[in-house]
Amino acid sequence: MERQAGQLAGLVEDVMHYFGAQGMEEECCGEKISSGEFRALRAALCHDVCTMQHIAKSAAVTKSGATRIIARLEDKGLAHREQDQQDGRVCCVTLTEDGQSLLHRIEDQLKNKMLVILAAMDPAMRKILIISLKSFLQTAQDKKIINGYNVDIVNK
Amino acid sequence: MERQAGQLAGLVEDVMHYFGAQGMEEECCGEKISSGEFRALRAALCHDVCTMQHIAKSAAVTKSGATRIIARLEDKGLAHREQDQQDGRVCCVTLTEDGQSLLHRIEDQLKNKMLVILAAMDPAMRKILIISLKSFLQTAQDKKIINGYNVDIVNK
DNA sequence: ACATATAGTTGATTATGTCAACTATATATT
DNA sequence: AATATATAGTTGACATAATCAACTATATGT
Repeated sequence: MERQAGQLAGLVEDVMHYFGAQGMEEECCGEKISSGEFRALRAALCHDVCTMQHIAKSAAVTKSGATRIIARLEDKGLAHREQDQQDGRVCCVTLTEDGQSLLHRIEDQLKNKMLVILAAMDPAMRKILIISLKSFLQTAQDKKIINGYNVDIVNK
Repeated sequence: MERQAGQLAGLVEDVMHYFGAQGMEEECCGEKISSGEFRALRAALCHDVCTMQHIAKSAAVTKSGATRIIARLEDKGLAHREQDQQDGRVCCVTLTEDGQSLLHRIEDQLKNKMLVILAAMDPAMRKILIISLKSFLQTAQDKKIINGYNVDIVNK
């Protein structure tokens, strides 16, 4: 299993390499948003009620970083911020129409990229790829929670 | 397959989320190098003869960005730059002892993280995860070359 | 020998994030 | 009810890392 871990680490690095630094960024760039902004958009769409804390965690920035990101998205007309009804301290982030359609456009690009790759793969391989990746991510998520990784993000 | 592509796109985004934005960066930080510098280190180790162009492409920055990155790595004593023998214009980047051991330390951290996750997975699932991921990346790489994606990076 | 292409560097600037101090709201304690 | 404390988010000053455009230096085609 030691060897498997080494292999997997390399594979994950490669995934980040192909679809992270080079892939994603280039896809996004046509749309003129940064990767932090992209992650924030994604977070705002995923979470039903999306606070600044959620943004900060999803984009892996401090809460002040989250403030800047959302401020930029608001300037670009992609997101919107309003005070929570229940708790006046928290601030709910929602996407505008433009924000939603932009996010979908970017995600479609990634999806199309996947489609090209999947089409060149064996059908059985496609199936186990998705099953095993799902299982992997599920386990990773569980482990993170178990390890108490999901601490609140504060200023250091 | 359309649906599979959508699922896969989401899964890949999640991988980048867990091991990219939040995971990797935090691992690196203890070692005080940026993610661009990390990618440059990796590129320098992978490529047998690593030019600034390779660095730029691997780190997804412009060539001037690559210059800055390598300058920083040289200052930190992690990399070394010298003129190519065959072509005086090109500049070969190599890692110092320190650079190599740092890169290995970081990669070990990722490996250990994988070990924790793998340990919690079913052995059969572990196996197909690695097999299918390998196949996926291999196909992705082939497709990129076919699509002529590996263009030279210039200043826009 | 001269024009053009390619590899890399540099000065000025921009983009994105951090830190620490702050405001505002909520919750607990007496 | 008054006060202390915790929590959510914002802001000013600053750091870092990247870009762009202009540059130097070497190589290649005619």
